[in-house]
Amino acid sequence: MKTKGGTTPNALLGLLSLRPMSGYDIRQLISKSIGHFWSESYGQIYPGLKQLAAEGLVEKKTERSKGKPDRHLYSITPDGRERLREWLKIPVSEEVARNELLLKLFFGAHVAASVNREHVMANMEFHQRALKVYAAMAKQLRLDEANDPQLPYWLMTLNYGRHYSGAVLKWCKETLAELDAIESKGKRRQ
Amino acid sequence: MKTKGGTTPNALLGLLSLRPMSGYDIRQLISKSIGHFWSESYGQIYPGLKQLAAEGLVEKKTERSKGKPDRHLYSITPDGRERLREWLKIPVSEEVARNELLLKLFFGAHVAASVNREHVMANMEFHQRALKVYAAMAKQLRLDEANDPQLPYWLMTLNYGRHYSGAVLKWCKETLAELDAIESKGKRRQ
DNA sequence: GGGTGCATGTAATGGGTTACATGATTCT
DNA sequence: AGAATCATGTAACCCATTACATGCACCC
Repeated sequence: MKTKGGTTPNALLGLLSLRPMSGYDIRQLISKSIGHFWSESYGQIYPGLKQLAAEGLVEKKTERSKGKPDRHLYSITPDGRERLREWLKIPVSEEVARNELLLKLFFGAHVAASVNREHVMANMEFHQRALKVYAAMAKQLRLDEANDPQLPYWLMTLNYGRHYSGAVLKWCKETLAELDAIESKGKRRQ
Repeated sequence: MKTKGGTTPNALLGLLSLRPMSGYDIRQLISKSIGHFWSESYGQIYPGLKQLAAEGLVEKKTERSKGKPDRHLYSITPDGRERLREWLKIPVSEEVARNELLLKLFFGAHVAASVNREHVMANMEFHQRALKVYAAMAKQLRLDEANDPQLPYWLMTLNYGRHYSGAVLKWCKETLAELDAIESKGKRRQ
């Protein structure tokens, strides 16, 4: 039973299950919805849509408009919905985490503590911003999509971000304190 | 000012800064040290070492032994150490998170709540195991490497795992409760 | 005039895993 | 007898980003 990878086409099907869209629309929507845990570039999206159309999982309609380039609107077919449901049932494949911050920190003793502190601070700021974004998104969603049956699921992904960024923030603070301690120890010895 | 990627060779340099090793050794060590936030396959390691040797950042010595294949021992050179330090100073490049669990959950309304619960439970078990591993590793490290000046840095990376997995666990529990609520709501309507 | 947004797509390139190929030793 | 471990390496393949190519409209 091979899963054959191919998460991208399934992600595209998922997004098109919300409403018909062009490749361009999809890119825009990603950054406003699943952008904090998923991304797709045009180099994946356009060929992906073509492939899905060839398999009959989406339907393409061309909208002509003066001035602007043609819009290629894709909508999901019943077969596409079925394929999406099948994929949703497959167990999540465990992904290998790759965290460059931790990699650098693991070898951090080779450089001054201040260097490591910079890295950690940058991370801290990133997650502080993220927390604000999640809060704003959750508020907006609850207003705009109050009646959508999918709302609870969307909020779950935001809640994940909240927990995750919160935990990293806490770790950052602990780590900064630890780095300070290392630095003052180093100074005392000089 | 281009960073030109290439995290793999730097990771290799970092590991070789601990002690001289063969490609095989490196793979083994990774799973016992940085395995929970970094991974390299042989297909990366062997060509990577070759490349580093060509640049004079590591030195290769061949150890012959009967029966077993030759061991190619690599040790880091002073140039290699300098290169490593340089890399450690470069700001961490923000990585695009890709979380398949969240992607599936985002579209979770298309399938039964029980399907999503399965995914979340699998994740929960993963992080429960992870927490135990981190605790064991921290204990072991404190015993074995009590005098190593790098110990605090190694513990920081473990502490990250502790915070991270702890947060995800908490989220899993909340999410499972939410999914149960969704399911019983669905049943009530039937 | 120049930047930004709309809109599509391809090609080059990079990064990484998996499968393959080889072969002896040691453990079960 | 067969599996696992030791040990090295290459080739094929997949996945993904970036750069390139095109071109109009609108705003400053």
